[in-house]
Amino acid sequence: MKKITINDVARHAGVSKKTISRVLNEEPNVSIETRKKVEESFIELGYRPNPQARGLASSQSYLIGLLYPSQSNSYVSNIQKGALERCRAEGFHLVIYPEDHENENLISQFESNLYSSNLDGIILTPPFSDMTKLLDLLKEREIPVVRVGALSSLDKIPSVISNDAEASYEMCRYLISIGHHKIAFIKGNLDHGATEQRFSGYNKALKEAGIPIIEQFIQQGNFSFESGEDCARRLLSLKTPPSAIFASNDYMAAGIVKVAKQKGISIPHDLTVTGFDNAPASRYIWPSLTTIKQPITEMAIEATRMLIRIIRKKPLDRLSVTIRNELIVRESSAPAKT
Amino acid sequence: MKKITINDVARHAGVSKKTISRVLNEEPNVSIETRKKVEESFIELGYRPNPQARGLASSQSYLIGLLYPSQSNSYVSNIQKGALERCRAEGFHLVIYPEDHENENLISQFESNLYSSNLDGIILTPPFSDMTKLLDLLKEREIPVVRVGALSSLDKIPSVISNDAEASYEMCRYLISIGHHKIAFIKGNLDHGATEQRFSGYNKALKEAGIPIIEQFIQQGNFSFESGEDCARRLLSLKTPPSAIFASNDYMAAGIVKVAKQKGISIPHDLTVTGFDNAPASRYIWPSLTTIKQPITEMAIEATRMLIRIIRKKPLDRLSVTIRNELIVRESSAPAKT
DNA sequence: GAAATTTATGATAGCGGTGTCATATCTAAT
DNA sequence: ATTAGATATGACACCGCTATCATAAATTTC
Repeated sequence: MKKITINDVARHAGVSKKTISRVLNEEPNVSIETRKKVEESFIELGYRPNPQARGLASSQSYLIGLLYPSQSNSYVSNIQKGALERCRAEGFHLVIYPEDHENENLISQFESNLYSSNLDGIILTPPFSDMTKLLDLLKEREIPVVRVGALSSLDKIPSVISNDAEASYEMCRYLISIGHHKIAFIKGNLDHGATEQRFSGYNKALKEAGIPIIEQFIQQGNFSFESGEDCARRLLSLKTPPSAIFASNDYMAAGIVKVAKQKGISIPHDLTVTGFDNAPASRYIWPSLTTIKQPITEMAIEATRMLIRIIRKKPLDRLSVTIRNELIVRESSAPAKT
Repeated sequence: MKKITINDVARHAGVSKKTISRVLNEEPNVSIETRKKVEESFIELGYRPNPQARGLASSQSYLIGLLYPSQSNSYVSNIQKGALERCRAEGFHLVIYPEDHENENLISQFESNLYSSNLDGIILTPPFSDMTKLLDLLKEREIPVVRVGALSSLDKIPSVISNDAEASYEMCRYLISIGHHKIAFIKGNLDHGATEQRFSGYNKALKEAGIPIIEQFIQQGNFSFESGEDCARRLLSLKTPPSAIFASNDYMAAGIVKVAKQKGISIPHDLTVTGFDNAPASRYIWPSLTTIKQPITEMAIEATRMLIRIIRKKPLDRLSVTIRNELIVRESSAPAKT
């Protein structure tokens, strides 16, 4: 099975290389009959254009990079799923770059990676979405970028976000609606954009309901299972413990569930625990967690769609797209005891 | 910042393009002084070779594909981690292909993907590692392949495996050693290679210990949380229920834990439950699971190392490499009640 | 119906490297 | 000293495609 090149097709269809190229790239100014003839030749010969050659001639690579934190989790796999779906549909390939976001040399290392791959565009996930140095680098290189889950909205850089503050607000409204007013909140890392937003929804909901915010009910975690355990120990040993604990991610919530059970506290009978993210573990623990499902895959699809439009130099409808979260009520929440 | 090409470097160093190319590719027959001079020019000019051009001229792409099942989990992210580590170190890029393994058109779809990307090589993960049609396709195309976690050992196709049967054996030995002899086993999907191996370890250990194998103690699951629940319900309603249940993955084990707790059965006091895989969820549930840690990342590193050797046409030390699993004892197992 | 556009097509020169082969220089062997 | 072989380097074609520009044919305009 020898390779079929554009010359073979040209000969077969009785036209010039350039016309083949025009059909390939959907350029205008090809008559309908010619186009048809060429497309038939494609099929008949089983022709596949060589991406290397196209890339060289057009200075494109048909490669899109995905930058994400290396201690990856279900968030990442959903992002990948969405990004790939679009890439595939549009004839691009996805190259993944898990990077340690605390790495001092990130920028320079990533820069050398950029060089060696000629990416057509890059998708940034948190916390990279908010790293200004990185954004500057990409701007300088004129590499198209789309940011996912970014905190700040930067001029001219397109982004896709979810409404975390609102979802957090909604979760608290739900808790209040089933009778809770002693609601604790566990924050995540402060350097993660979502932390602030999720907390703001909590604040808003409580204020609105006229519930005073008790300082001891606000605990600082770091998104890890262990930090959830620590916070739970502190919260559950208060003289007046909360009747509901809202952790800003599911892993911390799982830690709370564990500590509560160890203390013989029944969930949700004695204590309601809720999380955020709808991580796989939220289904696997018992009781399963009431949580917020982020439309991660959908966000990635949208981000990739936007990126490819930019690469193709087509206009974007909007510079920032928001995709809505969804409250999922499972077994870990119940009305407050009266 | 304009692009520096090989011609610029050639002029700067006062040698021909070809000599630059030689230095770039570490070819022999370049004098030490020349090499030094050229390397200095690289740095001074900030030269980066264009991968597209290299690819076109040498019919390489510096791209490695990773094929894995699309309902991805922690297994996949560990595989990615390992594969990437090696790719990066060797100047390759990783392109990911999550595919539905039950898709009828997998082969033809994947084939068209192959065409459009010119991969230098491919890493196959289960259950793709054992799909003969796929292997045939890749063989026909003469694309280097390494299989991870393959069941059958095929001639000439290199593979990296873990000793699942042994690990399963070891787990059972551990259970027996702490006094269990009513040990149930939950199988996974039959089409997944590991299923059989994990079961064989169970068989061997019990036989060796002179424990009769009770048919009802062998349950058929499908690696899902829900199937674990189902199997648990059946097992725990037997007249003489098992004192230990060994599920062949952690998700099923989590399902068992849930059902047991719902029935008021205390783990590990009344029932020991163990899993396989060391999935993240195995740490997040309570009690945390005794399980088998697979050296997944290490397997991927080794697989990628082998693949790159093949691509570079360097000889392989061994055609099949085995990396050992490890038993991790956590909270879900305890001595049998006497 | 002539001039001005628009549309369709091809010839040719790269894109930035590598492969092949020729040539020049150096070392080892006779 | 002479020759054979190894080592170092360069000239140039070529990888498979796209960009530019020229040209021919079809259409519109006045």
